[in-house]
Amino acid sequence: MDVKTLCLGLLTQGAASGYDLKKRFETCFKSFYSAGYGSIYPALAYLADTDLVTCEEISQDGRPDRKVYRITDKGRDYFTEALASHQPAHKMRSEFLAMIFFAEFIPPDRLNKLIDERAEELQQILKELEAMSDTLAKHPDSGVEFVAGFGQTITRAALDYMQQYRHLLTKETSAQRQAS
Amino acid sequence: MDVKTLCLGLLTQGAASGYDLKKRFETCFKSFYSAGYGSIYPALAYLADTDLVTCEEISQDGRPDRKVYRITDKGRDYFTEALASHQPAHKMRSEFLAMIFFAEFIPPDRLNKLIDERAEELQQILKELEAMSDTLAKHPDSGVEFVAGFGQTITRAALDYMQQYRHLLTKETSAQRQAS
DNA sequence: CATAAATATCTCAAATTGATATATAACGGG
DNA sequence: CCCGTTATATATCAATTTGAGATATTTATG
Repeated sequence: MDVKTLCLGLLTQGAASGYDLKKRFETCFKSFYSAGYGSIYPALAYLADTDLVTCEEISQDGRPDRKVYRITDKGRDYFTEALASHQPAHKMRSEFLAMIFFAEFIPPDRLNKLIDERAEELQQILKELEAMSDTLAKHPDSGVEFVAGFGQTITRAALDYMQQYRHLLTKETSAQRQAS
Repeated sequence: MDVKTLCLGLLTQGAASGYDLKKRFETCFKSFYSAGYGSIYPALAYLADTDLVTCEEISQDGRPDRKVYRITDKGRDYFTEALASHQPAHKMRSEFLAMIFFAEFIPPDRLNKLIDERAEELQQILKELEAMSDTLAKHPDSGVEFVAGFGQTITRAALDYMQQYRHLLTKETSAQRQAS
């Protein structure tokens, strides 16, 4: 499931420009899949090349042309087939956890700041996921519902854990006591 | 926190070859940060170039030379400084959740298989994290402890959620009933 | 009235992935 | 004893992705 395929997937929800698609990534996939313009625009160019989407250029005065992409029947087939056959990978890169792993090299103040900042990020994500669940009352969709609930559960678990166990990190070690 | 910096970090735990380092990534950072040879070997070459590590080539009969890397004082300083100043990013790419998001395009059998397989992966990760916690009894380290506990908490939350709410996905929708 | 944010596309160097190539030893099953 | 698999060990490379920046205008906001 590369950015190409997911652009196709998001286009099943309706025609969109690259700019729009970026926003859909941010609202729908926030918390578990990110994509920047650097991958979205080349993806759309490729999809148009291979007739999985069509591109309608709408000229606007002043700004660059707005290019609206629409999924084709071939594209829909391709997407369904991708969902049916692709083996999903799970990749994560948490620099936060990587740094905390080396907590013994980090002064307590800095550790507290790192945790507080990460907690704030998670609170933000939680808020957005809750907003997503609210929207669903009007447009029910089991997949979206499951994913939004999943995100909320995980995020709450992360927040709880951090608050409950942060003291583990800032308790002075014998090494740190000697240094001070 | 790129692979370069984390190689340096792992080398604070003792000298290692690229091959060893890969295994350390897999045991220590499993579940939250992965790195392949394709990034580790270039990283080590760069670190050696900039005197953050030294490289000792140990010739072995038959196999290629084993190159053992050791962190230098300069490297240790660089790493501590990186931990002190770097803003940690959190990136995740869950193709699993991305696919589930589009559950309405996926037949129930396939959905069940996807969930079962993901659950198995999570069980496996959980087992490894628990093994990590056990090891800690002998070599206590607050950072490692926190991270291992964090992973366990999140993983259990994910597994629980999946089992509790998977029925949301495989309940037939009106669209699917019509198709059959 | 200035200035920040939103709209909109695109490029590019750098980092990373994932697969592959190379070569040997060790281990277990048939 | 042979065969396949796993472990040891390094390295390269195309494809993908990131993250930042270039460009240019309109629309809010203070």
